Amino acid sequence: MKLDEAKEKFIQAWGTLGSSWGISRTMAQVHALLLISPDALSAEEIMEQLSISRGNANLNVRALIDWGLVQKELRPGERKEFFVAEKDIWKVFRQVAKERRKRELEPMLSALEALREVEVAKGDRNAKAFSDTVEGIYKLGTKADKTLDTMIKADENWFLGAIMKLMR
Amino acid sequence: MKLDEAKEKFIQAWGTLGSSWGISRTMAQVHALLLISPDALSAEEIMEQLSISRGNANLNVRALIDWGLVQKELRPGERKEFFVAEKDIWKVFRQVAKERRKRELEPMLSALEALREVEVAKGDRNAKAFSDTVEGIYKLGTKADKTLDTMIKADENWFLGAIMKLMR
DNA sequence: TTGAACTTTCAAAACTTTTTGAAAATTAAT
DNA sequence: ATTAATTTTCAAAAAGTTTTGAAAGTTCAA
Repeated sequence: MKLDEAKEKFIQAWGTLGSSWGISRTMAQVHALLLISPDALSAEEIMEQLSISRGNANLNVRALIDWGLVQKELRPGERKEFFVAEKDIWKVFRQVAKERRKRELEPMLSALEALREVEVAKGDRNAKAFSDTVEGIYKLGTKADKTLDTMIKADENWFLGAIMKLMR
Repeated sequence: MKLDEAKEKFIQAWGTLGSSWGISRTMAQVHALLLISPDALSAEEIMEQLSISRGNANLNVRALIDWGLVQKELRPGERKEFFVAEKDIWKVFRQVAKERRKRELEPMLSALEALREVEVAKGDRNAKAFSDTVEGIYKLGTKADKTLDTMIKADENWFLGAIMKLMR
């Protein structure tokens, strides 16, 4: 397979994966493009390679920066901004875990805390089922939260080791 | 807090979480409703409680069945079908992991396999960066695949134990 | 300052996904 | 076989999301 064809396919695949994980297709494609670029790219280059508009490129690059997956690179004497992605895929994974934990898991846990305090008239089947479900999710969520915390803080080798253990 | 208010909030929260994970809001809400119902519900009851149309209820219930999260329940002498969700949240989690692995991870790995075979002219920076990225993702993906496989097959206690270890 | 080189914004357009509801299909009892 | 209860389908409508591109804003070198 030729490199250009392979690049194209990789960008498509990453975009598809992104959209089934609640990330916009284009954002994932910009990420893919930066992941396989040895050098930082300018807005122009991103627009051109993905055939997207300036506004769109700008929006998605900023979202990636916001997720901590991409950084601006300024070159002395150049007005233009260049963008470069974190290439270490384990770091990328950890960073995504960190952000999702903050954005989704923690708010969910706060919401559940409140719901645990619902008044339960004894003998009410509905209230019992409700409490049990909320409690179960809360417990699982709390465990996931602690696990992620440990994982995010750990350095790569620790994490690799833990995964190895998990795999028996 | 009153039970009805709490139910409402739970359904909303589950719907929101679902949509940031690529699951449609309504599908997650139907799931939430069934999770907190001690008894199986009919299509009518789902429509009514969530204020959605018959077609919509049918579509989403079937999607949940397809994901292995909900089952039909037939009552002798009743024409109507009733639906009941798996309540054990650990089982739910494992089932979702299983399905996503099949639907997303495996296809991604197949795609990457093909991309690993790209011809690399030596000394080509671009080709090098491409291969390194694909290789890195492929390795991580393979590890995740094995880990999920172990986890899915394991029984609840094994998994709890492993998570505990992970948490130090 | 000025103005050229760029980045950011945002309202409107395009596209995608979800929802509706009525018609068609299915089912089971009579 | 007929009917009435129920589920399923699907085309059209509504809602939601993403993209565009031109205008506004910013920055910096001269």
